[in-house]
This record gives sequence, structure tokens and C-alpha cells, in this order.
Amino acid sequence: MTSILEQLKDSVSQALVSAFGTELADTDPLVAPTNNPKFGDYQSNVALPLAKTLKQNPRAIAQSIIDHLQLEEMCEAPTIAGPGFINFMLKTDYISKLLAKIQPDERLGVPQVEPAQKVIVDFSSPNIAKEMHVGHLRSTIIGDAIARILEFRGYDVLRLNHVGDWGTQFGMLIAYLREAYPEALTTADALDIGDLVSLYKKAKVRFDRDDQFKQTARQEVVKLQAGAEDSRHAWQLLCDQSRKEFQVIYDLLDIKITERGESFYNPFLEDIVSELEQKGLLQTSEGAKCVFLEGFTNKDGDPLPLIVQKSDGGFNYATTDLAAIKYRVKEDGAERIIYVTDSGQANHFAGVFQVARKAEILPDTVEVVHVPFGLVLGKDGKRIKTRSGETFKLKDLLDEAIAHARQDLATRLQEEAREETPEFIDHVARVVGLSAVKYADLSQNRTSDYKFDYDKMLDLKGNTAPYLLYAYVRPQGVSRKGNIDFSQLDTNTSIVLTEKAELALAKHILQLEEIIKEVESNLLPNRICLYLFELSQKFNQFYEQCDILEAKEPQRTSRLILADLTARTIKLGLSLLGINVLERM
RNA sequence: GGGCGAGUAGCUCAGUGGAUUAGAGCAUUUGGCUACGAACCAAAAGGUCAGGGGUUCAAAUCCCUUCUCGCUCACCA
Repeated sequence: MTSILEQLKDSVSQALVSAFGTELADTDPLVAPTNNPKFGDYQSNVALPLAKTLKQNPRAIAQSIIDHLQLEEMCEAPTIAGPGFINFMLKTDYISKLLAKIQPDERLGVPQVEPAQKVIVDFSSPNIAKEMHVGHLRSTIIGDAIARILEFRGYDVLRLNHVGDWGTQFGMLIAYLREAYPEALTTADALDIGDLVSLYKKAKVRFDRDDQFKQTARQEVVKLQAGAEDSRHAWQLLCDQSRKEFQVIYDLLDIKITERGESFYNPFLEDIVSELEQKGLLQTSEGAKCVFLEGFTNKDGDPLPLIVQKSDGGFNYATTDLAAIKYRVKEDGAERIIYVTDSGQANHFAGVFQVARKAEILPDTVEVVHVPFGLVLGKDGKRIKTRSGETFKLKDLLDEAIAHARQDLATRLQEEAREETPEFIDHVARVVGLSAVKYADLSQNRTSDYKFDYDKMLDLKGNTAPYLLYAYVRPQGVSRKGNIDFSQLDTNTSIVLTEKAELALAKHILQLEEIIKEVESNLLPNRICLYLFELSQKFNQFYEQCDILEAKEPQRTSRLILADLTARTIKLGLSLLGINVLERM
């Protein structure tokens, strides 16, 4: 179905044309939800900016628009307020009818896009042999949510994990592996490398202190790139081990992603460079092959290059990213490519995109977008850095979140003298703990820095996952108590919306579609969080003010339908964020 | 120094096409459980939207400028 907002926009646009002529056909009707219910549900501000061009009083313009509007079915007669705002109030009957329409629909009225555009979401992307840190957590959680939202809308989404599985650090790692665990290179499964990070650290120490070792490491890179079998074997070993560790995190967070690391693009790197050369974009500077960028300068004001081949002949991440764009466009058929990485890489992506456009690797028909997110800061507001000694193990972090949730549940059980099975406690603690971590991250505007604070994210009050989970549990409690199967409710019952709280809740439920469409284009999942939080608040108010099971028919069934629709909206919304609901908690 | 981003209640944050009185949550104070689970609800208090200019009928939002903070600036990714 078409959202209320879209219907109003269309109606106002049509009224503009019939009132003032076709030259206003492309004028934005400026329809938006009101910020204050006393002005109705929606407003159009279009009369005010038109006052100048039409040389008329804005209130008169507003009146002409109203005279040409045909909205009797959905709205009360529109009113003009202040200098010329048009206020719309939805008819209660119309809201009831819409609710009845979405009630039997699993998608709650949200349509699928047609045709299914191919979209690539590039996210998570940890580095082999390094710890996944909080930055990867953000990319993983935000990227997964974006992918889920687009998938729900019907896009053909390819989720790609662009893991750092190539580069100079492997020379060092392999050289160290040869030295410390030679048997691992020749015998299958001879050794469980165990803590890869400590291996990395030890290798790094060797590398920094021992020039001889440094030499060996460099030769090892050359050997690996040349494809020497034992070097490749060692590389494979490191990748496999890392992969296992990543998978633990992905399993815990319920993340599905296809690995296609940097090494995948190795065969295409040379071609990229020669393609740039052929197109006359390439220049050599200080021995490195590069493309100079427009609009980027260094501290002396000179243009900044994008280096695609280092002076030693090696390629770097810009080359890989260009090759990846080409492959994704030509082979994968992507029409939109979304990169979920920290905002520190904004310059890099801007450069890569610019060169890709210039080289016509990236046609105008394909949209590329960097979805940046802010830094992860500690409770003290300072940046959390893995290198600074304090390593932040992601697994520990998630386990701690679950432990907090478990503790909280235990306290509650004691207070309420409830008894639950260990399985129940495990399950609830896990869902609540992990949801809290995900929701804390997603509920903020991703572009701002993120203050990582256990107490805050595990707080079970306010705009948090547990609040929403509880708002879902409440209708389920009604269902159990009243012995009601929500799926068997009489769909012929007309939904009566007499109480203020009922009406407010009903209107909010119907906004799901416009919110999802908004996020589909602006890629800001926190908008969904806000919507769900407000929905939960409105449900709690409704729940407080209106009896459900004790109400008389047809109000009883009507309220049951409202409760069910709320629950299903929360469940659906949370599922788009990668969060599961609980029937009891 | 250049580029980018940020500065909104004591704290954490919403506010992305300019619009009527700037919003939540936490914390604080005060009410509400003989129960559709109170992990809830109701109410109070709390702001020169960093400062200063400008554009406009209208600016937290757009433009200029100053200050503060962060990220980033050629062979790591």
C-alpha cells in the first residue's frame, strides 16, 4: 500500500497543479508530520514559499490548494493556521480501515520494491590475525541492520566481508610462523595457533627490533605474492584460524556474511593500473604510480595523489578498492554499493570514487555510498585504541553484556519470588544482553562518536532494547492470560478508536512504512529505533489507560487487535535491526 | 596550515528538504500495584541550541566569522 504521507504528498501536488497550473507539477508539496498534535497529524507548508513566486497572500494560496484537494476519505476538512500552514487531521474511520487492511498482512502493509535492484553492502571487514575490536562491532551491527532493512524491502542484497587478508603484514607473520612453529607449515592441523593476536604481537616485536628478521619478512612477502606453495600454505593457515575466531562473533550476533577478502582481487590489480594508464590518468611521482585528485590538497596546497602502485611495485588498498568496484559493477551487477566503515576513511573513499568515475570503472547509473560512523570512545570520552595496550576483546565484551543481563534477571526473579528454568534464564540473558549492545549502537545517529559505556548500554530503562522487549512481552502476557490466539482474532471486527491513547497508538502503527522507506534512502537505522521507542511508549500509555481483557465487545477484540499489531510491529522492526524478541522475560 | 565532522538540559542523545511554544531518556523531586507482569505510567524541575554577524515573513537548521574538540593529510588498511 501507499503510505499516508505519500498519499498526502500526491494529493497536494495534484491540487497545486489544478489550482495554479502545470508549472508547479515538480514543486515539493512540503508535507510532513506535525511536531505538535494540536496542529493535526500532517501539515503542508508549501503555501509560504509560493507566496513570492505567485505574488499572492500565503493564506489565500493555502485556501486555493484546499479548494482543489480531494481528501474527504482520509482527512477531516483541512484547516489553515498561522501565516498559511495547511493542517491535516486523519479521519478515525480511515485509520480503522487501514489497520484492518494491514492486520492480516505479515509485512504489515510495507510493500516490496519492484524490480529488485542489486545492492552490495560491504561491512564488518576485520583484519586477519588481528583482534576484532569495537570499530568492527559498529560496522558489523550497522551493516547488518542496513542489509536486513534492504532485504526486507525486497532488494537483492549481497553482503560482503572485505576482510584484510592480504598485505605486507603477512610477510612478518609467516616469517615468524616459520621460526616459531615450523611444523605447522608442513603437517596438516599440526598446531592450534590459538591466540593469533599474541602471535601477531610477538611477530611485531621481532620485526621492530631485528633487522635480519625484517629482511626475512620482506622476502616472505615477495614469495607469497609470487605464489610459493609453502608461503601460501602458511597464509592459508593464518586465514583459517582467524576465520574461526571471527565466526564465533558472527554466530553470537547472528550475522550472515559472505567472505570475499582483499586477496580475491589480486588477479585484477595489474589490469586496473594499466587501465588507468591507458586512460591517461596515471602519473609517476616519487617512484609511485598515482592519480592526482581534484579537490584534495596536502599541507603545502599541492594536489594529493591516490597511489595505486607503490614505488616498490606493490599494490595497496586503493588499487584493491578500485578493482573491487569494477568487479562488483561488472560481475556482480551491483546498482548500489554501500560501504560501512568508520568516518576516518571518508577521504580515502572520496578519492577512490572520484578516480573510479573518471576511469569509467564506475558508471553514472551505479550509486556508491560511504556510510560512515563515528569513533568508539571509552567512558572517559577518549578514543579506545587497541594499540595502546588495552585490547578490547569483542567476545569478552559480549559475554560481559550477557552476564550483566543475567545478573539483572536474577535480582528481578528474587524480588518477584519467581522461579524459572536454567534454560529460560540462559536464553533471556543472552537475548537481552546482545540486544542491549546492538541497540545501544544502532539507536544513536551513527555519524556521531559513540561512547561505549557498559552501564549505559545495559541500563534496562529508557530508550533501550529491554524497554522495547518489554513492550513486546506485555501483549504476549495478555494473550496468555486471556487464553487468546492473536492469529485467530476476528478480522471482521471493526476497530474502534474512542480513547486518545488508542488513537495515538493506531496512528503510530501506521507510520511504519514511511519510516522504513526513509531509512532505505538515508541509511540511518536510529530512525527505526526512535520509531519503535515511541511506539512502545504509546503502547504502554494505551495499556495503562485502557482495559483490554475486561473491555466489552466490540472494544475488547478491537483492543486485542491493537495490542497484536503493536507487538508484530515491534517484532518486525527489531528484526530489521538484527534483534530477536522474547515471549517472556 | 588544508580537508572533513562535531559543539543542543547536570549526563547520554533526537531534531537531514526553514515554519507555530526547542524534544526524549537517565539522574533529581513527587504521586500511582486488593495486578491484562510496575523492566510500567503520571507530574514537576531543568536550555541565550558554543560566541558574534548575515539572509528571510520565519533559523538549532542556510551563509560568513571566531572559539573549542575530534578525525584526517602520498607509498598501512
